[in-house]
Amino acid sequence: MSENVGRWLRDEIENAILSNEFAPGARLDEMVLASRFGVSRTPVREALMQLDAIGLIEIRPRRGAVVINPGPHRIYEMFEVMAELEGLAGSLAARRLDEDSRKAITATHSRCERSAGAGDSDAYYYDNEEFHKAIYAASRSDFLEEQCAQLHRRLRPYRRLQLRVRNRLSTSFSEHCGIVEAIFAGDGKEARRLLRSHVGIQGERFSDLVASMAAR
Amino acid sequence: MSENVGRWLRDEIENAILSNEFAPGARLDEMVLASRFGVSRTPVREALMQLDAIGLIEIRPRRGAVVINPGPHRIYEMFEVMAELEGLAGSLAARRLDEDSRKAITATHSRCERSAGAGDSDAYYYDNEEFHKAIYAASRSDFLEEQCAQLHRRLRPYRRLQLRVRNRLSTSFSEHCGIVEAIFAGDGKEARRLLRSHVGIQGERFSDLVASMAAR
DNA sequence: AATGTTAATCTTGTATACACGATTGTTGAC
DNA sequence: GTCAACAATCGTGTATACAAGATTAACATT
Repeated sequence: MSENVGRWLRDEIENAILSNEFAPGARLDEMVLASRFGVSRTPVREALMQLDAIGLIEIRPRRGAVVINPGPHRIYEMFEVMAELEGLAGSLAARRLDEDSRKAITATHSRCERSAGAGDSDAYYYDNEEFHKAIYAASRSDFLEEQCAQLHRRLRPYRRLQLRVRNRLSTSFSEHCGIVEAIFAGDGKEARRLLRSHVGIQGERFSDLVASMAAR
Repeated sequence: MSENVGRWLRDEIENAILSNEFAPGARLDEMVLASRFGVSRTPVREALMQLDAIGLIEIRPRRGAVVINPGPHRIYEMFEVMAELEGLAGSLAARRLDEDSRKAITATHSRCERSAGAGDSDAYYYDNEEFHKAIYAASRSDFLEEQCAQLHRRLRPYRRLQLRVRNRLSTSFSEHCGIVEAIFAGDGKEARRLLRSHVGIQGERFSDLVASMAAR
């Protein structure tokens, strides 16, 4: 448990939202949450305020908080921005790569290889996250790293859906290979280009997303 | 005044920070703020929580809130990300431009021309903001527009400093001309390239920034 | 039967009270 | 005179109480 209850609650509720326990559109009743976590309404309200500021929920004055329901189009927009930021991270990483970052990327990349080879989509989901985080860190831009991590977190549920699509695992991993190659070669332009197309949802991948969202 | 005191306070305190009334590093005492605005500590705390989530202040548990002091390097990183996002907005605007957006861009562009011609740096500061916002809107990506607006807001104080640099007004405006031309011509690549270099702080502009920061 | 109005209830918004950790100032020892 | 330990004070963290708007349900009217 974190230092103060408010932040702990923020993380707790955020995870519940991202893991779809609190589904989009669901109403978040302050008293229900308070009794569920065994605290008073005060820290619950503080947590909700923060989640509102992040953009995960919406607090309508005097009418309570609801989990935001993005809709396919907005999710597409979010991936579009994510692709851009990751592209920048990749291009900076290629330019600034040092020994530590190189090792970190290599390590997570091999873990992805293993889980992709085993066809273990849950393991790959986790390893993939670490791989991307390693690239953010390699950019050596703290602010960019934070922005990427935050958006990545917010897109987590949809990424998970995407991975369930047939053949996506091996496709994803082979794209990783190219990205690693470009970064290690110091080719910023190519790293940017590959990451942009790896992260973005172009063409059929958008309809895949819509389909998997509808499937729930 | 907004619907509830908490949000009103958030905006109020945010403005006070962005206008440098609460300088970086300043301590934000809950009781002082409460009595200043004539409310209790509760909505003050809620406002502070939100500002913390946005990244404008830092709340250290049990030790109060302070205004974040970014430092030149981090500001550079923020402009780097801003440049990337604006580049994306520009390239989308070029692809998707419609009549309304075209009009809006033209209108703000002429206002910039007037204030730049008059050498009125305060007026230009405001018109320039509207010009960039018009481009965000023209991107037709709500999420991108929000992200850009938020980061733009956060970088406001530094942008203002930059404009005070000698000749920056006319340089900035002539860059705008190129950007408008590229967007109206539907040349996304060029719009992206020009916006990136317009917004980013490359080379000597970084030392200008550092110098103007030190001057305060 | 449908709709508009009003009263009861429920939930959020704000204030206040209390608890506890952090900070600061004072006193005493070396 | 300097430093350490302890006490007092101050400010934050959480709970509870009270106020007020929103929702809902019942009732009357058309």
